[in-house]
Amino acid sequence: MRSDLNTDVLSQKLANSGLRSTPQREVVYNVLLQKRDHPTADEVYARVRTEMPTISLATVYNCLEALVQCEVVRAVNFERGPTRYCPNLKPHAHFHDEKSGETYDVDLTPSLLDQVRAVLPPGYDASSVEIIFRGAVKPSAPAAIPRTESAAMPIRANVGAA
Amino acid sequence: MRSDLNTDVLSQKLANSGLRSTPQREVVYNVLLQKRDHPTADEVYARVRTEMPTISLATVYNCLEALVQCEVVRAVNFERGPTRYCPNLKPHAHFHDEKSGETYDVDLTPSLLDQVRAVLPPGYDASSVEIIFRGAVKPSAPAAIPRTESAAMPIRANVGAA
DNA sequence: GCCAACTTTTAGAATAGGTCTAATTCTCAC
DNA sequence: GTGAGAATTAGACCTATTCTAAAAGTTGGC
Repeated sequence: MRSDLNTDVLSQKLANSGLRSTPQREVVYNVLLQKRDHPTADEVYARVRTEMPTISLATVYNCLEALVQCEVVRAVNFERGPTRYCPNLKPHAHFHDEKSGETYDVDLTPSLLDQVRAVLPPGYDASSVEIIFRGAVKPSAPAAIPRTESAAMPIRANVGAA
Repeated sequence: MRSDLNTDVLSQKLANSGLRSTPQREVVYNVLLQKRDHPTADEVYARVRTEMPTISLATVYNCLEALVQCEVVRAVNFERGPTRYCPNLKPHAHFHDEKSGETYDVDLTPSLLDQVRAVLPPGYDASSVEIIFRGAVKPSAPAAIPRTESAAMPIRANVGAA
């Protein structure tokens, strides 16, 4: 667990956006890194309280917004329902399993993103591309996409894409 | 205006899903066809009331759900906020202009959809692919994508994709 | 080290966008 | 025309936020 390293990178990223690093923001971020299952704000709140029982729900919303603003976390909205949060900054799509309701990340190559962007007519300039699959995962080979990574990953710079 | 033709196709589609055609459902559907700007349920409600002042908001929600269920309309959720409705059944992506807040349809070819699907690992079977662009439209050439079509279009069968 | 200005956290009230309920109305098959 | 099921309606209710105002923490200038 090198959460202090992540904490340093986090405070740097926050500072870049004119925001301060606070214990609450660090705990919220670490909770997102520890179980990368696209939790809702309520779920984050529940997990954070095991470490910091006095935090308020409003603060969890504030922290999540700060993390989105400084671009270490992405907010995702599949269908109607609560917003979900994702600390994976690599270009990736989301696969939504309609049976289990779970969501998996699917890595995307820059070349695919270029191909997708190529469908835009001239004059349309996309700063981001979001791709959502919906469907079913066959009982075989579901291990191809790990959805829980307890090891913290280095924060990457390639934020804007995907 | 050949809305009676659309009405026939609509009642057929509804029947296929075990639903009845009703005046309310027809008016809601025609409102979606008349201004294809991805309105919210509230906006649909406001438009429908000019033609049918006694309709209730709950009925508008019911009708929209029926139309989604029988696959003549798609429900779309960009970010958090109200669900928007889209009667365009051709495979298409959405381009969300971050300045104006408006959303434009972008046609997709089957081959691009195949390329996108190809990023999925074996065992992941997507029944639908949704693509959302966010960005800006340059003041030049915005006419490439019409966003309002008053002429009713024939309903197509290619529902599942995109 | 101390203070004014600013940022952040917090609890609780308020809001937006739906969803549910129960009563009425409608429609179709007989 | 009658009974069963489907659809509509008004209004209550619910969920996921967002807002508000007060308290607590942090920071640069002295």
